Amino acid sequence: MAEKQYKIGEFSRKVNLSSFTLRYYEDEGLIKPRRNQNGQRFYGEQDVKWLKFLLHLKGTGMTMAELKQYVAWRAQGDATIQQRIKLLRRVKQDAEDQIRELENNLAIVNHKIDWYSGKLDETINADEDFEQYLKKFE
Amino acid sequence: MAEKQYKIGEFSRKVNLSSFTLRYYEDEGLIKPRRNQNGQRFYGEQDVKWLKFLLHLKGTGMTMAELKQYVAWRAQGDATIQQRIKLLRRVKQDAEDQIRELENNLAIVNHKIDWYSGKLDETINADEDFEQYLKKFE
DNA sequence: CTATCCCTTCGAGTGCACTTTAAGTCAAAT
DNA sequence: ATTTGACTTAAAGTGCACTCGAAGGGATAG
Repeated sequence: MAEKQYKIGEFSRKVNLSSFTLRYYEDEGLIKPRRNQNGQRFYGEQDVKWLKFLLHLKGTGMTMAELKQYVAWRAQGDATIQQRIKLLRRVKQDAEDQIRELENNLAIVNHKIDWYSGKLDETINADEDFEQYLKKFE
Repeated sequence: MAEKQYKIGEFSRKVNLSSFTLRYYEDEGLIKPRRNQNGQRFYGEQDVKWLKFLLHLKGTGMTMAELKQYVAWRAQGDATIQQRIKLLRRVKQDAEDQIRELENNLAIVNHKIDWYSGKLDETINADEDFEQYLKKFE
């Protein structure tokens, strides 16, 4: 039993990207679906996995240019593994920084919500401003 | 002793935004510096705090439109606190989702780095693909 | 005095990652 | 048979958040 093949429409629903975007990614060299005798694209399970991996990379903030670089290195074989590791380490660092910053920003938002809540139920003095309130947590 | 006042150039260095951006934010209604008798903008410590708070909100992913809405509500006084809380809760939720997604993506990147490293030092079988490798962590 | 900064309006330009259109042909599903 | 979906190329459009430029004039620091 051969593996499931998807045409672009079905595949686009599966990976939650428009057909436009899939063709765009293909133009950019990120994916290479097979074609049938009529030139229609067919995607298999490998393409699903590969695309999902790309989307994970993308989701860390990697740009198109970096993804293309990564793909180019991959196509060159094992000789470029060091470069790929180096790029991924940068991506890792970057993602960690983003997480830290988000957590930082989130903490402020949480304090602000608490402060507003306190104002509403009057457990916070009407005169105490957010700055003063924040000092309690330093 | 009066508090320190900044002209736009000094302020822009302090908050790490260009003068262009500061004027743009002002046009959008996000900040309202005082002016001296010649029309030059002066920013004080309050402006530093307010802008930093805005940047925290911004850093969670809030758009300009949302920031403007928030500022508009703030200008309307305490009657809009409920709306502001509601917006901030959405922002909070959003930031939490972003963090989770980043962590998720990061985990994949980390596995990939480990897998490449394993390939390089030959602790991973040359034939074992990333998919198989990942299964070990399920 | 002179270099540097700041002011205004406002429209145009930038960068990124899509997103859509056009025009015409061909394939596949019901 | 008919609707729906797929194919091509090349170019233009979108949305967001800036970012910059022109033109002309006033302010301030060294």
